[in-house]
Amino acid sequence: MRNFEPKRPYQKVGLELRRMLVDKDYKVGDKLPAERDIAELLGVTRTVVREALIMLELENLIEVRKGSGVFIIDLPSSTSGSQSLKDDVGPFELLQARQLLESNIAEFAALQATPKDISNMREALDMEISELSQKEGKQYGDKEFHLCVARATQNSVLVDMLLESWERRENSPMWEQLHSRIRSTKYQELWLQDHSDILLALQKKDPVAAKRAMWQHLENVKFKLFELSDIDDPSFDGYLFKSNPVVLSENN
Amino acid sequence: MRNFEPKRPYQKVGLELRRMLVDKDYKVGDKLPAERDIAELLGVTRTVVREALIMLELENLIEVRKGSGVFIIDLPSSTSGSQSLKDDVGPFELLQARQLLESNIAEFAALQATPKDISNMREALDMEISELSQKEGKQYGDKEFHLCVARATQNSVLVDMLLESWERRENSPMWEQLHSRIRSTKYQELWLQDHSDILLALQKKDPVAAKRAMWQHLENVKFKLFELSDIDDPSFDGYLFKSNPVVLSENN
DNA sequence: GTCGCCAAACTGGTTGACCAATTTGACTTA
DNA sequence: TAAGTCAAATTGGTCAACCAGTTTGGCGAC
Repeated sequence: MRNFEPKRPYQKVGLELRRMLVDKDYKVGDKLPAERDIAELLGVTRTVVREALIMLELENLIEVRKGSGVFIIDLPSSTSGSQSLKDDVGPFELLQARQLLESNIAEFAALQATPKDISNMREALDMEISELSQKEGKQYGDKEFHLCVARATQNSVLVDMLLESWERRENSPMWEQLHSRIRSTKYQELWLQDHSDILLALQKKDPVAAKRAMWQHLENVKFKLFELSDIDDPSFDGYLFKSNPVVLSENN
Repeated sequence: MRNFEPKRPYQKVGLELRRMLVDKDYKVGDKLPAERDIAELLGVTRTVVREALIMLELENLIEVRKGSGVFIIDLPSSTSGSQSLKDDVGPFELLQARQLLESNIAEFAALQATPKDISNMREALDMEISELSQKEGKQYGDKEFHLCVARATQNSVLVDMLLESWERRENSPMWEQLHSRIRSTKYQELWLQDHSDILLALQKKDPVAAKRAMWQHLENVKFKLFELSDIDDPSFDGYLFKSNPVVLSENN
């Protein structure tokens, strides 16, 4: 499920413990070694083990009973709830879907947005601006802005659909590889302008302009990504690029 | 999300913190108070706060940076990534989202559909027809038809989005309650006609007609469901019904 | 021999002091 | 005035000792 790089120590230990559950042939109902013993076994302190156990507990793998011990209530492989990673999909296929969904979300949002929604978007934009200067660290403003637009439809299903597409993007090695070349501030500024246009249209409650602005924004993203692509790569899916701009741009 | 009884202390604190994120009007990017301050504020020890923060971190709500502080990267209301089962949502909110998504899928599909896609749709339609006679048993034709349309876009992300919305429908008690009154053959025939119209438009590769037909189909579903609704039920979400038909029907 | 009791051992939970990374701000210097 | 420096303050991370339930096992009463 989470493909994160284990950054904090408890995450590394948690992953190791999860692996241990299957490797060591544990069964449901078995008792794990005491926290102190696990700590000694893995050569870490007990605190870290406790935190890692919380991680497993939140995945419903174990149950912790004070005074008794830690018991297994489920096994990692069988728990389908946690492991739901979709297959990787080409960046352009993903962008195509987003273009279809988000441009219409923007159109709808133009009619539904409350003043509070608008101010939320403005805050997201401000976050993007402040992120322009700090070249290091993750960028949250972009995602937040798109989410704000979706939330402005007042429809939680649409928000979830957008979230799901974003999750795919964050879990996509292909996308990461492609987007790593685009960290340049220049593009971020371009997209900031796009976002600003979208916000303006939403503010004016102009659905046609909002739809077009969102469409154009994702069109620009596609184009920049396309420019940076290695077309000779056999796994490149840019052929999808040609097929889609026609149908939805008729409101232009 | 998890409806567990908070048993261990960190779970109580975690829930309290999550509630605090929305109540105190925190925004994405904001910094939470220091662990020590939260501990004093809630009258618990710092250890418990740290464990509760791990809980929020595993929900992708916060990011913990050593030496800097704890930062919000997402808000509780929207984070649906981790838990598998979504909250129930009103039938009309769901239909609204489907209307936005599927009408545009139909439009796009009109340009992308292959002959094989068209014949798949025809088979789904045949399945619906044969299901008309057998009043018992589950109906698969309806879902299959909508899926065929989505597949005709040749975009797997769009198919997955549709699948997700369908999954919500199948897991929704509210929808089940409402739809149970509609099993009558009469409505199934009406929708069969709708589907037939959609197929015709796709066959003619007429995106505008396809979009309108799909829109109208879901409009009809909404209307029938609305007719059968108990408007006096306080949990009824039909108010959403009024707000949406305007924006996307301009292609009519 | 069986049952009941209770203390010791074992388990997770808590605490406060300390460590390490980061930020802050006053001071120096050009 | 501006930029650089560095020490102190702030923040999350670690640790070992201690607290509080639970289990275990031996001892004695019957």
